[in-house]
Amino acid sequence: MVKLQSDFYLDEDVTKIARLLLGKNLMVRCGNQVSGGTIVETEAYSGAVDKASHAYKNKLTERTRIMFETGGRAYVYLCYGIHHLFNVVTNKEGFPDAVLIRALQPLDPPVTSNHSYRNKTGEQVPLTNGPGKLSKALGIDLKHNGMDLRGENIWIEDTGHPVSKNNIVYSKRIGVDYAGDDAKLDWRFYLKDNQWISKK
DNA sequence: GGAATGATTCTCT
DNA sequence: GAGAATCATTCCG
Repeated sequence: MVKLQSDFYLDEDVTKIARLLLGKNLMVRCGNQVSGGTIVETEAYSGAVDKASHAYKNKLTERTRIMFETGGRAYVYLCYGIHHLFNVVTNKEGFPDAVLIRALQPLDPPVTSNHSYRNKTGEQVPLTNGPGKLSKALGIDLKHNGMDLRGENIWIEDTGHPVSKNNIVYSKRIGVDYAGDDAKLDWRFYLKDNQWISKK
């Protein structure tokens, strides 16, 4: 496995990176334990032109500052006072783009037992099929905000198995209906027929 | 300092 | 399908 290098994150087309992240592995170290999964669902947010983005119109605040930095870092924030949402910062310094990771597929064999479990009927129940849930499963919280994705605590690695274009589904983003016309953009990407995506 | 709010999820109907 | 939980961040005064 090879960690993704900085060139990957610097592309100016955030939707392209959102598509390329599908099939890659997101890994998090918690103490001596490493957990993670394969990315199967993402959403793109482009600050300068996207009403749904926290950095819309290049709005620079204490929180969004991390999005303006050079691609390749983690942007984590608390939503609804309950859920931590994990994003990958992309593009060059000064361009506030990010990709929200919405769902992971547990590794096989699983590296930890936190990502899914089998209920009494033997059915596999995922704990990583949603942006809030996967952060909880991996132990991601505000302390990861701003971390370099090539470090030892959190990183993304190439599995060597690129996803073919035919297996990527495009759709409207979720939970951003307030963003007017930008809510209609097909900036959500997920793997076709994958059972681990968040919904719909 | 204080009020408003959301890139969600769970529970109950 | 509707409503609650719950708090860091933002905006206003």
